[in-house]
Amino acid sequence: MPSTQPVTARGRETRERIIRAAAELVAERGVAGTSLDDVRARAQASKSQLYHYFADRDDLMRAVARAVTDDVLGGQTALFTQLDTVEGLRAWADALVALQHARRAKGGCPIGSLAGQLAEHDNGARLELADGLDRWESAIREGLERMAARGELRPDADPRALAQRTLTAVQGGLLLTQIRRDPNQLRIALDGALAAILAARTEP
Amino acid sequence: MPSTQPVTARGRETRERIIRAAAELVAERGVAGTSLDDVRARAQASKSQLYHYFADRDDLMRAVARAVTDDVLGGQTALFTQLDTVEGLRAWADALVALQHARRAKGGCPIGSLAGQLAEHDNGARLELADGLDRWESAIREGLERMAARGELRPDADPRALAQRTLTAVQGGLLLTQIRRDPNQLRIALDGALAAILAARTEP
DNA sequence: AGGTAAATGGACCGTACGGTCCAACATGCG
DNA sequence: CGCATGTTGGACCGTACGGTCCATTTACCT
Repeated sequence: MPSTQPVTARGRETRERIIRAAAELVAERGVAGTSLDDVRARAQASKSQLYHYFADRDDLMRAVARAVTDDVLGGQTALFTQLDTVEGLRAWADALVALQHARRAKGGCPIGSLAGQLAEHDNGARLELADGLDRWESAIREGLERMAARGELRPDADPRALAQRTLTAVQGGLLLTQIRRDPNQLRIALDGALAAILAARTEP
Repeated sequence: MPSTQPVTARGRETRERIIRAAAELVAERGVAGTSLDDVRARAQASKSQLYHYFADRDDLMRAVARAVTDDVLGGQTALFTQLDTVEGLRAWADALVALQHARRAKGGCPIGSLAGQLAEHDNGARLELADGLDRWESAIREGLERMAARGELRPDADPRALAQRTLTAVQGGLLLTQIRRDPNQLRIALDGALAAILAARTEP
């Protein structure tokens, strides 16, 4: 039995509630530490509702992966529009670091964290996360391309590579932040990525 | 009942066999996908042997984390000694990328992968992994410091930050490699890190 | 050789978990 | 209004799993 898409408004709310509850629990305890009964309880739903809207546990986790990527990306949309200026890039980086301070360096990147837990086990989830990273990288790349279009980047600068490296700095920096419980790790990593972008600007 | 250290050679072999089996299974199926019965079967051991040498499942996973970090670091010791030359750095980076090709971009970094699965669940495991990252970063930093001692780095260059950023490039690059199933992601990330080091050299 | 401690085999236990099933209830549509 | 379909409650099931226990065998030491 594949998962069913809700038809009524009530159904949509239920499905939504389940995903949200599952995402919260996964963030708190990890994929392995989250049982369907935990989800059921927090979502105030019944077992049949879970299996009405999701084929099985993996299907639910795939939906969680999608919701989490949407959340992570959604939380940055305002900052994404400013990624075509040095100040905008700085503001974006500062916000990421501030968030890690607020979270006391716990949890790392929700996307990266899920990657380690799902990528090798469920290919669908892997693709979902890959899509999230693509959107993230695209946002950075497009900012840099706008800078380039205004002639602020040297002709030999490669916005694609710069964006990819910035994203690896984010992910690597968050991993070190998480393991070392030190938000400064992300700060240092992002400083390096921004320095590379600064170095690619045209001489004034 | 805490874990017992083996006294006889036979005991040490058994403990070793259990850890190796567990590490293999964790690499193949992840922490959550590895049951103690799986470990028992592959290690050709009995249940009582598991609980003779390890307090519980978490204790075993902590030992796995240690073994895995030792493996990852051990596989690079030869390359670590050459990290004080540009060619040595290149060779090291090439080896990491080649390994990802061999693994068909699966699994990511064993340390980073375990981080996502263990860090938030078991603090002891987190510290074990943090220690592994520290040793890794130290190896890079010491290479750079040898370069600096020979006067090949500009006085304002910061070997600590350069090493940390290189490690984040490795980890971030491996994460993207894993999720996108594309070893080139690591290559691009490492190229960026090495470029930063090249830029910190003294002018010839 | 004999005694002590380590090491081992494996039966056993409780339960938490993913998943199934069906009857009851809501809801939209003609 | 009434039927069809979507939605919900929750009892139920099988088992896989982490963990316990004890009797037996093996190894080390004097």
